[in-house]
Amino acid sequence: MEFEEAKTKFITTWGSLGSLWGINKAMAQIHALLMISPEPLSMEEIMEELQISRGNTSMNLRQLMDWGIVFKENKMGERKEYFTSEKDVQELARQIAKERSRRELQPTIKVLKEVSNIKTDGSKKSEELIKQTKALHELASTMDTFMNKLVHKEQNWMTKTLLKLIK
Amino acid sequence: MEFEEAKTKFITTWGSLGSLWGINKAMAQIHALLMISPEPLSMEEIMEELQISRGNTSMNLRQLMDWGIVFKENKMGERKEYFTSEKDVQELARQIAKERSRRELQPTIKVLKEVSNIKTDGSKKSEELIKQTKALHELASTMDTFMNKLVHKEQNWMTKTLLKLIK
DNA sequence: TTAAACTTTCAAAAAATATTGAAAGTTTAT
DNA sequence: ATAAACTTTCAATATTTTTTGAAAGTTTAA
Repeated sequence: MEFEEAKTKFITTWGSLGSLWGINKAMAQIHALLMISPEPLSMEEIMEELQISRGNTSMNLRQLMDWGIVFKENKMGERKEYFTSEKDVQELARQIAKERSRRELQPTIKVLKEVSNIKTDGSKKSEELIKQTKALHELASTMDTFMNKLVHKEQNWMTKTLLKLIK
Repeated sequence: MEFEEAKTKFITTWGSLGSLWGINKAMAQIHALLMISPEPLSMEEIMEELQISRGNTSMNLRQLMDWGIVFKENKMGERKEYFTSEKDVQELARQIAKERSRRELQPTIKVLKEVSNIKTDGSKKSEELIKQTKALHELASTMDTFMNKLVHKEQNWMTKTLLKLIK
């Protein structure tokens, strides 16, 4: 496999992986492209490379910036805006963990807490609802705490810890 | 909040959470319903409760069984099939970790390995592609190993370990 | 202030995904 | 063998999500 094929394969794979965890294909592909680009890219270059429209590029770049994994960069003396991604994969993982906790886990935990706190009417059904949502609440909270620890630890903590665990 | 409201809220929330990580709404709602149902439910009952068609119910139940988190159950002397979910949340988490590893992580790892093994043509671009995909490969492998450990450990290991870690 | 160079927005179109429902399939009882 | 009771399949339809592209917006330079 030579460079162009490998590049395409990486971008394509990353793109479809993305759609599996809730970010769309274009967004994941833009991220993949920036991830392996040694230099910042302009909107024009991204559109060209991925064959997507200007509007699409603009909106998805914005979302990637909201996720905190892509940044604007200005080249001296140039009007055009350039974009780079977070290149450190540890930092990338940390940022994703942080955002997913905020967007998905925390709202779910809130609902589980509310639901599990209803008072039982004594029926088997309501007992089961309470029991199961309590258990899910506990599980989700544990995971959230874990992810938040990830976010705040120093460089490399994750790999070290995970490797230690699996021994 | 009383029982019916709580139940609806739980099913709805679980449904939209599901769609955020790649399983569809109906599938997640069926799972939620079974999760809090003290008794196994028939297809008829599921259709009725969630207001979805027979075909939809049938297909999604099958998928849930493929994920290993819903089971068929036969009541003595009854022709109809009944369904229950895995009720133990630890086991649920374990099963989901296992399936996600198999379906998403492992194929991605395979591609990352291939791509990161191309030989450089000396250009900055190909150096960067190799460097970044190697780093992602390492990260993804670490996570996969971690998830696989989860899957094979005894009851409760996850919570204990995570709690220990975050101290 | 004007205009060129660029980016963003958003309604419409396209594409992808989920859902329906009726026909086909299966199993069990008689 | 037949029919009743059930489940599965799948082409058609509906819904949701993504993408487009042109108009509106913004910034900079002269």
